[in-house]
Amino acid sequence: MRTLNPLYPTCPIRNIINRMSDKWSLLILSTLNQNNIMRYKELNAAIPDISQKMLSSTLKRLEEDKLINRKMYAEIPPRVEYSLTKTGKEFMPAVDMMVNWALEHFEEIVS
Amino acid sequence: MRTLNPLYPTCPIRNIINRMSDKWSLLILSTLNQNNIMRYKELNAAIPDISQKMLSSTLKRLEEDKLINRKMYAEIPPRVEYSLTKTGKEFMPAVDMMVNWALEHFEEIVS
DNA sequence: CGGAATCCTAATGGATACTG
DNA sequence: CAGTATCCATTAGGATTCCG
Repeated sequence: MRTLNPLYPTCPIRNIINRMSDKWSLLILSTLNQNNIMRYKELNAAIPDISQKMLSSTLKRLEEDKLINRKMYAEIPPRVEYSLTKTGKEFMPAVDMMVNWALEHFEEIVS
Repeated sequence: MRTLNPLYPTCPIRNIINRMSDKWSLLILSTLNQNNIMRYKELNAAIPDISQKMLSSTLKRLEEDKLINRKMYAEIPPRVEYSLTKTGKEFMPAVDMMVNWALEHFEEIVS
């Protein structure tokens, strides 16, 4: 069964939520949104506590999901640039809304 | 260090994102948002594939985070009603935005 | 430089049985 | 009815090493 009711496991909404519910995806998307184009190393510097493994695998998944572009230049040493796709950019207002809500209510929630 | 820069681990935004990045929180909040007040059993029926353990523990955490109210009646058999707090309700527009984006882009992403 | 491969640990979450 | 408690399997993710 495929339904639009998020209460059922096969729902697209749940599918999407599952993809975003990891430790790094939202953070990487936000970082790219602030900087437009970033190299692998710049992303790693901007998110200092992510491991290389998680940065690589999360970027790969976001690329497969068409939220980010990966552009590789045939140079030595290699250069790779990441940026948001159109779809990725369209997702950011929702992320920003979550972030703003988090800023407003943080004290209340953690206290 | 506590900063508002989400790129650092101590940031409130990351703290909040981590709390929402589990399997069931957003789904439970959405369900409560659609129904206003629900008993434990109704929630379980509405989300058929959640285990009792996860329903209980997620509800508990959401209550601790002041996103939902838990009202218990001293009856036998017991009755417990859950609903969104004011803070919880204010979070829902952001969730709805994510959901709408997911509906628009689902085919593109999973294909 | 931008990864991939491997190994390992910690955390998540499911199944089942039990309880006030 | 509304949960706990326990045990277990799976997965997420970190550290390290190596590669084109």
